[in-house]
Amino acid sequence: MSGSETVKEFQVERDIFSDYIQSRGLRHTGQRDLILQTFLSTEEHLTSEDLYGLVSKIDPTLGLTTVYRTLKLLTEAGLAREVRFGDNKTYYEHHFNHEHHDHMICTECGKVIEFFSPDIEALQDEMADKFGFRPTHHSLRLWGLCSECQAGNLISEPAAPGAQPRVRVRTAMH
Amino acid sequence: MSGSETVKEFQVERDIFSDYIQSRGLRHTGQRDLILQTFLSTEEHLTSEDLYGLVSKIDPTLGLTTVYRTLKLLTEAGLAREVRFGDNKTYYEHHFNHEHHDHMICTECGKVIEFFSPDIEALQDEMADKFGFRPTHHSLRLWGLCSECQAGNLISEPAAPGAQPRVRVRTAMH
DNA sequence: TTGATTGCAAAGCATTTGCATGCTA
DNA sequence: TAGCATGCAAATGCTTTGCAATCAA
Repeated sequence: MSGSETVKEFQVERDIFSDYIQSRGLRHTGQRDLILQTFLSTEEHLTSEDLYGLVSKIDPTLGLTTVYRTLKLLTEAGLAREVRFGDNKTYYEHHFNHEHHDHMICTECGKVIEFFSPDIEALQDEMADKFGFRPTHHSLRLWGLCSECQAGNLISEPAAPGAQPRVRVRTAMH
Repeated sequence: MSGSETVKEFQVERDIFSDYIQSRGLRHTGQRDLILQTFLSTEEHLTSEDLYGLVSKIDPTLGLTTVYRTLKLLTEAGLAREVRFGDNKTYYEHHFNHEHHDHMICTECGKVIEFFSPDIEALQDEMADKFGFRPTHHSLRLWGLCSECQAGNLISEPAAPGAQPRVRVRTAMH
């Protein structure tokens, strides 16, 4: 939007990260900046390994360990959220300024559909209330077949787990 | 109930396992029997390691690997269900003749509350429908503080993860 | 200067696999 | 007897940790 060549994108997120770093007495580094930028530049669900693949193209000296540590940091800062889809890997998605949502995971092609239902949320709170339970966060996941895979079900053979790219389907929510 | 000394308990489950074994061309073994019996004799959420600890007391020669393999088998046979509570371990719970339910996990004491809401289930199906998604199974977990830990929150120090026994709270459902 | 950060290698941890031996059908 | 099951050890895959060198404040 601005004509400046300076990277101005994700300024809000960068400020949040900056504040978090200062509040904890930590330090700004080029690696952390690059990892944050790269993380914010994609809308995919990424593992540390995935993100490492991306940042490596820009800075090949950056280590996988640093990505692990920084994604943890981003999560603590409220910028990222950990998600698991059942393949024993930790994925990260944007958290700041992203509405809470749940996931449907296609067990055939690996596609992930994000959805949100205020009614379900309300009922969850209601249930928690019944048990005097005060929820801090939750996770709802549905596994099954997406519409495409239901259609092609008789023809296609099952994909090897992880062989397909994990597609993030953005949807009109609510 | 019967006066016989013979183990007659869990006969239905044993038959199911037996049928499953035969249908797949597998074999009955003392190890599998013992593991099934022991699994059914407790109402806890158990890891393979946990169950290994229990069966070892009866048959110290039985290997951890066999427990892993047998719990997988029981899951395929529909007698067990895998659950995860966020500590990167796979827990198993009874599945046959146990109604589907979801979990609230206390992040302070590790207590697990089982609950079921037909309304939530219905809304989930409704959401899935909207996306042409055909769900096969799902998982809903709420993390937070149970009523006891809310009360004692100011006094008690956080328990070391895994230090507390994982309590299974049975509740009136619906 | 001081202590946080990094990257590498090694360790951890839950789980799986290879393989020789044992046992069920 | 054939081949499934077992148990051990080793391998795996993801993630964390120890540590010496580096770098931000």
